[in-house]
Amino acid sequence: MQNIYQTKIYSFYEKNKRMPTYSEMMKLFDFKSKNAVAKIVGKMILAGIVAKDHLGRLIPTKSFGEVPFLGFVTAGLPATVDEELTDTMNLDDLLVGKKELTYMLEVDGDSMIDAHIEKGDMVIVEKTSNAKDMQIVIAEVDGEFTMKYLRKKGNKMWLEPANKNYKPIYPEFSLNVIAVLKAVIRKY
Amino acid sequence: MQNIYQTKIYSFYEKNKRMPTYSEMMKLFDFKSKNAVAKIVGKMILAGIVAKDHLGRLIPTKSFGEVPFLGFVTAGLPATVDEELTDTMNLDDLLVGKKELTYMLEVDGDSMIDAHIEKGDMVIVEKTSNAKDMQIVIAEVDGEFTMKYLRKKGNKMWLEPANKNYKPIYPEFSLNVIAVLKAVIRKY
DNA sequence: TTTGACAGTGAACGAGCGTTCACTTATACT
DNA sequence: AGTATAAGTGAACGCTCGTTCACTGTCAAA
Repeated sequence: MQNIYQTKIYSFYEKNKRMPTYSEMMKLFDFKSKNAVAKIVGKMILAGIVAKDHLGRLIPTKSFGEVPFLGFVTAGLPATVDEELTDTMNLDDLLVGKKELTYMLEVDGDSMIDAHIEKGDMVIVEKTSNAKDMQIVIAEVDGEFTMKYLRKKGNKMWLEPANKNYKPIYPEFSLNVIAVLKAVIRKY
Repeated sequence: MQNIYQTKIYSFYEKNKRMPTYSEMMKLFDFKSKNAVAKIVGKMILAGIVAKDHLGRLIPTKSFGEVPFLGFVTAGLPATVDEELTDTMNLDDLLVGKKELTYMLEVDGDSMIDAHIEKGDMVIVEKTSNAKDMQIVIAEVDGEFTMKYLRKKGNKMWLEPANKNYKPIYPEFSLNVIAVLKAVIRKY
């Protein structure tokens, strides 16, 4: 199985953030001729494991650096995942829209618990001052930052927590939307 | 500002999964000499925006392709993020431990709602047959797949939902742990 | 107006790239 | 044993790489 080659190339890419050259693969695979590498690479290209540039340089295919997506949890995990048939998802593409406006924050407090956002969760937010009614936003109210539901009615704007123990926040002086919530991440 | 060059290089990297060559940057930046590029790249290296290989090839620095991490939500977002001072997090590194054992599934049903895992959430799981008491697992009970809390007492094993409307599941014939939950992702 | 720094041009260079060809060694089938 | 197929070697080739040098134009400070 040439899968070991794929693994080695992948590790190299993870470490160096670029694909190896033929000479580097030669050392990586413990060959003494670049041609041996060329033949193996040729097969990997046919198998769709890697692809090539217009410069002849190796580039990762889509399924590289991604996580297999197996559908719904009730369907379970197949014994062996035949790589051809499964979808894959790139976490960056999945979670990051406009890269330069995207930030990550850690949630502190339980005011959004009824929206199933707990203390310790990571949130991915996108900087913007435009948000719709009922979107979860990071906002600055009278000088303080907080994450809440944004409420709009006419030209009135206020914030609502997702926790019955807290009350809505009506701004005294100012309410500025800083960012909108795009994703929540919880690690176990 | 040379930030526009950085943006163009970054876009190229996103699209091609490798850094551009000097000739490619020449076209990208609309120069007529590679030397013009070389001088700009030299400055970007000094600024720590990019780095170089032993081959002279460009490689992205750590802060490339990552999301700035700004601490807690109560601290808010600074007006301008000075890139030196903020941590960044790579989503892959953050969420994927053992790559070859990691899979993604979509949650269907509300049996884990009290653990704040909703229908439609994505879960990242790691294939293993070992799990501890109270870990959330994907398991196969009597031929069906499900996600629940794993309970262990002595040599007894059963599953518990995080929803009072459902009852614990005691296996009739078999209970096999397939994978353990590593992370939950919710998109908005 | 002179001067110095800076940004960009254009041509040249050696090095390493991916590719190719002829050849040798191993593996497997008859 | 004999033979075809695959796997690996080693040297050569042309091409593009990143680098370097001398040079031109531009702009601002003196």
